This record gives sequence, structure tokens and C-alpha cells, in this order.
Amino acid sequence: MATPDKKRDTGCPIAFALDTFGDRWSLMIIRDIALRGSRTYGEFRDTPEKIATNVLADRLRELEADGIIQKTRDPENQRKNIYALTEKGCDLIPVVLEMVRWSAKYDRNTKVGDKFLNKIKRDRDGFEMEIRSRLKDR
Amino acid sequence: MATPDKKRDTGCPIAFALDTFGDRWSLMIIRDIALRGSRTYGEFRDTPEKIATNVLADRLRELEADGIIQKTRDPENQRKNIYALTEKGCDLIPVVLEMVRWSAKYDRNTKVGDKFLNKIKRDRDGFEMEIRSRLKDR
DNA sequence: TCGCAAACTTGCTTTTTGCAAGTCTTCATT
DNA sequence: AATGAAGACTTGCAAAAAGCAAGTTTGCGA
Repeated sequence: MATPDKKRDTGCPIAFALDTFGDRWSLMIIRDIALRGSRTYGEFRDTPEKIATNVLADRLRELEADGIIQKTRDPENQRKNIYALTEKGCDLIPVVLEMVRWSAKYDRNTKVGDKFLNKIKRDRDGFEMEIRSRLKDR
Repeated sequence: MATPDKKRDTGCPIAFALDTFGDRWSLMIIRDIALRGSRTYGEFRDTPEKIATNVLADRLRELEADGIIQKTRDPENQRKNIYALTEKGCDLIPVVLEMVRWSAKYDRNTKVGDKFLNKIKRDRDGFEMEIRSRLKDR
């Protein structure tokens, strides 16, 4: 076998999900793309959470290898790489939104706009579609 | 301040969620309670994923400190401790269910019953309630 | 062609995980 | 009352991952 990796592979969907993005940083990158419109290495690096550059490089590699994001050169500026969510990555939006909902309920310090929160509560699927199409129009 | 911990605390709900349960094992324990009916240390330890006992002890401590699970002595057997989800913990069920849905779609090896999966797809909130009441009846 | 932007690498220290073995308390049996 | 074993953890150490600071590479723009 070519991949002797440390994935649990027990048939459990939660184990699979955690093996794919269950760490301190992967979902943060997905958040940046899905909710903040980030697309470049520098944008991922310069967030308030301060990911280390080597870890960022590693996670981008992993997420791309797992088919969650896709990397392309920016035609306008060949120095830049543009990272985007694949379909598989977009399908994580519901997970992200449920996490937002939970944190908004339990973290006094969390800053989420009421408008944003109400959209999640009222019509999750509709809001998901809204985010998806926003991502396509770039 | 009493807690000089390493939480990011940037106001971002995703960062908050990941700081609380964004590691390789926390959600696994929540899965065990919510979906598998586990309630004791031994049950959490003896899953196919093989969590190390020291890490298990540590995660149970953290999850309790964060108010996600609650520990009580088993009145029938004073040797046993019974762990249960708090309200805050039950509110993570939607996150877990979305992860199941995602993995079922993308992991060929994931084993999730069709009945289970259809319930998630058809009526997420109803299914959440079903799980909640099942947890109460114990 | 010079300087600078953007995307990484490299080397090293610190923290977390994983593993194997041991401890402590309570129950059940003799 | 003594013995053994179940259940819930601790402890000590090695391996892996994360974090930090500095360096490298390639392309753009003047």
C-alpha cells in the first residue's frame, strides 16, 4: 500500500471526519474561504489567530490532497496562488454553520452579527446556498 | 485572571468551537455518548479507535471543565462513574450529525445505516430531538 | 537590474500524543 | 476478614506535532 498513514479508518464517520479536518487549523482555513472571502496564503496567514507559516503550508497541502481545496495560479499575478473550496469542501459549510450557531449560544465573547445568526436559524439550507453562490461569483 | 490558558479568544465562533472540542478525541467521546450509548470510562476506552488512557482522562476532565459533560457516581456500583452530556453538550448533536452526513457522502468505507442517514436528511431537528430524549430516558 | 511582494522551507524548541506499566478504591467471593 | 478482580485513573518515557524565527525562491514593477 502506498499510504501507511495514521488514519483510523474504523468505518466510523466521525473518526473519518476528524482524521480529515479535526485539528486546530483545518476548519479555520475553510472558515476563511467560506465566510471571509480569503483566497491566498497571505490572507490565511494574517488572521488574528496567528497560524504558524509551516503549519499553514502543511494544512494547505493536506486539504488539497484530500480534495477539499484546490490551488490555482492567479492569472493576474503569477506570484499569487488562489485557493478555493471544491464541492467536497463546500459540503462542509453546514458543519461550519452549526459550529457558529453553537458558539454564538455559549461564548459570550463571540462576535456574530444578528443578521447572520438569524439566517442560520431560519433557513440553514438557503443560507448555505447563498454562501455557495457567493463563492462561485469570484 | 485564574485561567492563563492557550485559548485563542479572538471573538471568532469557529476558533472558540475548535478551542473547545477541535482535537482528535473530544468529539469522539461526544459521539460515544450521543450515538452509542456509552457512559463509562471503560466504554470510552474500548472503542476501535483506541484512545490512550491518559489522553482519555485528560479529555474527560476538559470536557467536564467546559460544561459539556457531567460526571456522577453510579449509585448501583460505586466503582463506576457515569458521564452524561449536559444541555451544552447535547447542543453539539447537530454538529455531529452534519459531520456524519458529510463523511457518509465522501468516505466509501464509512458504515452508516440508510435508515439513520435518511433521518438526518429528512428531518434533522426531529432526529436531534429523538436522540436527546433517548439520552434522557436512561 | 534592483527592490520588494508572495509563498513557502529550514532548523530548532516546546507541547502534545501515544504507549506500557503501575496505583487506588470498591465490590464480590470465600 | 482476606483475596481477587473490576473500574478509573496516574506516571514515566519516547515519538510526533506545533510553534517560532529566520532564510530561500520566483515573479513583478520601476
